[in-house]
Amino acid sequence: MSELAEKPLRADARRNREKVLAAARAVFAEQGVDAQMDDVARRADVGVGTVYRHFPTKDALLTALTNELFAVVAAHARSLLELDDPWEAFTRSMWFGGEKTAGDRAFSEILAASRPTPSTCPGKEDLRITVGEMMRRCIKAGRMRPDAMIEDIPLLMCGVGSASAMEHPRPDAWRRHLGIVLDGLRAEAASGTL
Amino acid sequence: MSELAEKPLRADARRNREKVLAAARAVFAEQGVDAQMDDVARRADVGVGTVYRHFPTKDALLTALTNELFAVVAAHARSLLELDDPWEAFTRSMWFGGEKTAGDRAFSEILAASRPTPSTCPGKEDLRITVGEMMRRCIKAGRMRPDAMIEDIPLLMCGVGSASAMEHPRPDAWRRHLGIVLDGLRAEAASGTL
Amino acid sequence: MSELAEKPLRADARRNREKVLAAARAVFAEQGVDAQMDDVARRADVGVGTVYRHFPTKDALLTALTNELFAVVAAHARSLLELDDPWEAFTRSMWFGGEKTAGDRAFSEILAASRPTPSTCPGKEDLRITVGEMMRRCIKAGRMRPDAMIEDIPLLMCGVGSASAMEHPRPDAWRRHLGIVLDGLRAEAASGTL
Amino acid sequence: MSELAEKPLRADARRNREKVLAAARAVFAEQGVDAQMDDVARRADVGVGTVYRHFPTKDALLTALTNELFAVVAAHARSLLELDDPWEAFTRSMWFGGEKTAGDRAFSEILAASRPTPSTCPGKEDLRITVGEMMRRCIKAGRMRPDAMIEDIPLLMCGVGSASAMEHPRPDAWRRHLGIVLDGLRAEAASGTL
DNA sequence: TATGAATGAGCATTCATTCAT
DNA sequence: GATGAATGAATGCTCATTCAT
Repeated sequence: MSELAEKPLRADARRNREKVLAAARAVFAEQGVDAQMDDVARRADVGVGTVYRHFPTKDALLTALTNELFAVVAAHARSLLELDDPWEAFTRSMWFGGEKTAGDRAFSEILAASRPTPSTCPGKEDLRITVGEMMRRCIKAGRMRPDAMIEDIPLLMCGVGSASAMEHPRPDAWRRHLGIVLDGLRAEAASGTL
Repeated sequence: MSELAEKPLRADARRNREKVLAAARAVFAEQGVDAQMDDVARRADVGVGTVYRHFPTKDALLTALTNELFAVVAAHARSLLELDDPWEAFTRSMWFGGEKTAGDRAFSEILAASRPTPSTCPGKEDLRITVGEMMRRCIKAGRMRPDAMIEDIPLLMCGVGSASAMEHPRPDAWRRHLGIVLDGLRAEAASGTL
Repeated sequence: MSELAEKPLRADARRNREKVLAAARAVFAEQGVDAQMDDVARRADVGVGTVYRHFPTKDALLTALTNELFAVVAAHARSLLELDDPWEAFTRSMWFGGEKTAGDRAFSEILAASRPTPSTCPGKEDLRITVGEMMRRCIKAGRMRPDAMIEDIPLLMCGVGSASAMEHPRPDAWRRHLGIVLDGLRAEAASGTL
Repeated sequence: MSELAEKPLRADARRNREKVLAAARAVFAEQGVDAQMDDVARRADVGVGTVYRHFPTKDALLTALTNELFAVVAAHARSLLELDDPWEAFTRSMWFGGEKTAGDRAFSEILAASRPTPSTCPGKEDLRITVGEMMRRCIKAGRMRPDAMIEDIPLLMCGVGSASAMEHPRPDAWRRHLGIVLDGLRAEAASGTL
């Protein structure tokens, strides 16, 4: 509930942490997970050592970034849970997620590869629960195909992530993709059982 | 039918080439494009030099693998072009493609990243043309939403590629994904214009 | 006098840079241009990474070494330009150059191979100009054969470079070589036109 | 006197040996000692295996080439030993050697590096003896500076070898070089003792 | 505490040499 | 004997991480 053992962190340290995070966000979004730590440091205008002071490994930094993104999307979704129309809540959550995901190369790569999926990601778990609830309501309301599962969502989002890396005549390729996918999830769309 | 100018290649060389390709297929499918050439060699039970004799660079090997996969899928699709039912042809092509794609990490990564897409890949171009034609027929026949584009397909397949890398309660997660996507492409599914 | 835009470089970094340069000088002088970067690092008692931090490629390191040598010789020659006796100036420049060149395998190899001669070497150009001027003065003063050209000098120095690599009863073989060559350049020596 | 234990070698084998030698001569002359055995084989239009059948190692092939060149020059020199004018004999030997050396990158590199000089090279020894005798006669006749030594000759020839690799306004740079050097060896040229 | 220089395991690629066909 | 495919040690270079200043 409160920042338990989280040491306060001096003002300048916190500022540096933010600079690093912002830089990392930009660099990894542009270049993908293979971007170098040195590039992050350069972008943040700090030494690599500072990056490592705040994030012990490249992986930790990437995880922080991922967590953050999930948390933002999860928070947004949670706020939509109050809407009366479950389908509206679900789709708006998805569109918001798409907006955040599109064009973030690193996030897309991580999303597409989430191998052992260290569920140590609170935001992801939160999002999973929230969107899962939305889907349940949608299905109950007959707005979503009953065989849809929360686990299908990450797969559906993969295309969104890759969209910006691809050649596509339309600049907002990901919106087309998400549109098709959402239509495929409607109750009326089901042509059979998955 | 006959490989025109392609020098015959000694029997043992061809065998080794196949061993290398098979090993590469397995290794890259499992570990993604970051797998090492040494691993490919080890898996093929040959020296690295042999791998390099057949494929001048890692990139060339990956390209060969990719081309091959596209070629197989394209050939299959082309044979389905004769079906009377265009939707049947289209969906069967997609299912076949999914079958070949699912679980191939490297292919998925390449698919998802196809940055400048060097159209130097004949199979890909072929597939693009063939499936494009199928889509045109589907739309004409009122079976597919008229706003669908061939460029949407790669995005839709991204999820298929990543499926096996993900945690999913169902082992055939990619089939669920493809099912949803195909339903979203039906003419009846369109809830608006993309 | 002051290195204009050259960032100051931390004290330890400069020290290491010098260690690397010194080690490289020694290693390449001994083993020629085929010496390994690892050997340079080992000799400098640093990691390879450090060598690469200061010199992005092996070629850059070799170039730095070569530039440096040319610069030293050029500077020396330039200071001799003030001498009244042009032949004295010329020969002393040559002897100094020989002193620096003799026994440096890598330098000799580079000297002997200077294929496309990227004149991107300021010291070399400087030396060329300075010695060229000396030769002009020598010829004008009737001390050097009038058909001598500055372009002949590198050829004449090739033997100096290789001398130490050769078996020769006299340890200072290169001095004998240079002595003969300089005598051949005297005005009185010309037995005909080149 | 006769080819002692040298097995006769089948006609086609001998022909192949010659093809290999000719190809090696061309390839190494052009590209230097770093040329690849595969290139030699390709140029000779045989498999690498054939190259290795005739010459067990790259080094052996290079040695054969070098021996051959030395032998040719030595034979020519020996024939000139009969001339009455020793200086004429000496200089003509040198010019002939220059002619053979100029433009042969590999030979030049070997000449310039002859590190441990495996005197296992009969032609070289022969040349050494022959030219040494010529020099002795020249000195006795007062035509050559008395402090010249046979060991000085290889050094003097280094420049000839490198000449063609260099940028020089005159295409026959090596002739200029040799001219200067020979003038430096004349008795009259000696400005002091080496 | 911040900095950025140093580290070195890791990896793609080359090429002399061997050996099965 | 000839062939050229196979071998694998060797080598230049990268980049996540550590640590002296």
